[in-house]
Amino acid sequence: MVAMTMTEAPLPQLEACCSPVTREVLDVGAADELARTLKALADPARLRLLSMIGAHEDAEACVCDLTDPLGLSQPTVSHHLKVLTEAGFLTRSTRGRWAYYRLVDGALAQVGGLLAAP
Amino acid sequence: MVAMTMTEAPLPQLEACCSPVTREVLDVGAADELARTLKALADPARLRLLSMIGAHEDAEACVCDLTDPLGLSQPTVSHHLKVLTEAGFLTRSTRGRWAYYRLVDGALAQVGGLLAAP
DNA sequence: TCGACCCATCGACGGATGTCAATACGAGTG
DNA sequence: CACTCGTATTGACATCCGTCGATGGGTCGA
Repeated sequence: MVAMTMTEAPLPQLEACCSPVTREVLDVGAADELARTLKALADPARLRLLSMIGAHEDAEACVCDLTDPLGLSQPTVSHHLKVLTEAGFLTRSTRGRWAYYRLVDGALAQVGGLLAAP
Repeated sequence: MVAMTMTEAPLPQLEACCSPVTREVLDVGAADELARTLKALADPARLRLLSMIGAHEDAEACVCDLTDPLGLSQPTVSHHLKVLTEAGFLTRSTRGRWAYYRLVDGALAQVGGLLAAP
């Protein structure tokens, strides 16, 4: 880990494919990684989860805050949060009986930057 | 709609959700539209197709140019091109026996901008 | 007109995915 | 220690999705 504290890529899997989609032909590996990341975003429930967490107090929320507004069962919400966490968009931390999820700074922006090529 | 000829949104379905994901909570309709658009991108074959078309001569390519480099059957390539076209990322035009696909200017950038919120 | 070529559609198949009820797990609380 | 509470995991189910072979529909050249 380097001493670059500020602007490190939050999604290290995508480091290999830092050239935007339309700059040069994506090789199979880069396309697969980017597709895997986009698949994590390509679900309305998960998009709303990211949005709700970002709009929450301190950009942090526990599962119980999200289940009712989302209108899905608690296991389903836990499943979606796990997918987003494994994709690098959320971090999970437990305090007491609660599990708090927080947005990873810059993760969404990194993916957006890969699509919005100059 | 104003007389802004240059920078019109290429994906009109996403106009309703022009506020980035993390600005305020996405309503169900906006989340569904954005998820549908992202689903079209969340496939390695389709990402490579976009990349290959963008890197091609005149940013335009026919199916026969894409089938072999992609390593998929012709019907599968046609299917992916249709998905991308219906999502607003490609346009299709036929000349003679060939069907030419072209990138829609700014479509990828618009989606990227929705994710990379300021 | 006939055949060759390019492409789209159809039908089918296997695998991935979103969802829930039931259950298990761990941390506070009495 | 039981008991409750918040969460994760499991198992099952229906549905969607990517892929291919076969087929159909235009278009050009011989």
